[in-house]
Amino acid sequence: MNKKEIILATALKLFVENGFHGTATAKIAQEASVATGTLFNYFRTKDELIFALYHLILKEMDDFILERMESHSISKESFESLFLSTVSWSLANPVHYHYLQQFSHSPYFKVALPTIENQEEHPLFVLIKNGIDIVLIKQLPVSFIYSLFTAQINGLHYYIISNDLSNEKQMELIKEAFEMLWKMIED
Amino acid sequence: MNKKEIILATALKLFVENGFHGTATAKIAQEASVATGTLFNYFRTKDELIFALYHLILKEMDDFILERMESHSISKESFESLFLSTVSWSLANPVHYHYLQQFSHSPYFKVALPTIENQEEHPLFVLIKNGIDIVLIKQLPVSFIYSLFTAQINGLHYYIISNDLSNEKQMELIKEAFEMLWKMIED
DNA sequence: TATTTTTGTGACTGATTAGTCAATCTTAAA
DNA sequence: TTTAAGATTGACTAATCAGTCACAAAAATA
Repeated sequence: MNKKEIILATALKLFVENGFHGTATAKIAQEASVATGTLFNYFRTKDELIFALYHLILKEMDDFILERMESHSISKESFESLFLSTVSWSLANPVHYHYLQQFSHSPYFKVALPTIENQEEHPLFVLIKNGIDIVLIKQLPVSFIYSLFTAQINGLHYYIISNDLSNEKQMELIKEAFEMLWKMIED
Repeated sequence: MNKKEIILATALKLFVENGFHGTATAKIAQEASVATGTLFNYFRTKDELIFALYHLILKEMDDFILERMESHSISKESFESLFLSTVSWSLANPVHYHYLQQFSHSPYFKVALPTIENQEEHPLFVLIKNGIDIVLIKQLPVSFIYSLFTAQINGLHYYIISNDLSNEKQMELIKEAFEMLWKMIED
């Protein structure tokens, strides 16, 4: 890890622990074992660091999901695979996932909106669009189904991290949650 | 509205607009047309104001939902009525609803957890528990169904406020969303 | 090796903040 | 009207913070 990555990782941890404004830049630098000046060499302002971290994590998540999308067919199995990848990532990276939530419920979000890559290019969004076109999915607005799909992942994630279950129980529940979601959105 | 209520209403608006730490107590006092000292007469610290606002809004929402729960039967209609009340409240009070989200994704939340009234006493939680007992609802953990139910409301709320629909379209969608949710959780 | 470029440093500053408190105003009881 | 209790005020303070900058170290180039 180079200094920039160390700063990002430290900032992530502290922002989730203490909030954006509850975390001083000097504190990030100290925990990352660099000078405050170094932090400002890599990020012109604290806000730039906050936004960079958001976009970095979004990209990490999307890359993980894209990597695991073997099939490009439009089928229940594709949806399930995408669902499983996303939940797996969220559970393997709970702090990252929490940061995304924290950011998107903060006032920074509306500022970031214009720079966020078009939702319409997201793999899940495209898959849903195609699913609706071939009448596999209910004939409703794509972004509505998209909202419910991601909401289901949020609900499932929140339940699992709030209750410590065995790995088998966890996997069963994830599969069950997908079947429920599918019953909800299939045509 | 007395001074305390004006302070709370002003704080709500500013916290949602600028975040907790992005809002100075002096700014709240100024916009509420009171002296900074007055704010601290009603709330010992800024944090106390933040927590008080959270609990106040939670209570307002719960009161609204309880008022509109005419039937006490355990039926699909009861679930629908509860679903509709909650969504109606969230759409009628988007800033309040946003504050709840912002708070519960902030570091304040874990501090507040012990003082939050037991989730198990929430009307929705009780209804789900009873629904599972009489095998109207899938035989799964109550708090799991609860998580998915509230997540569905989040997803629906988010979609509606992001897309301005006519009142009829809105109502249609809410009804549709409930039917989908029901298909998902019914036994 | 000598020179230039890049990277890193941390003491410093001007601005901002939460919270205080002695003085003033308002209200209502005596 | 007088008095007392409570409510309100806003100038003030000690602390904290984001961001700067002159300098130094390290790395790359000649």
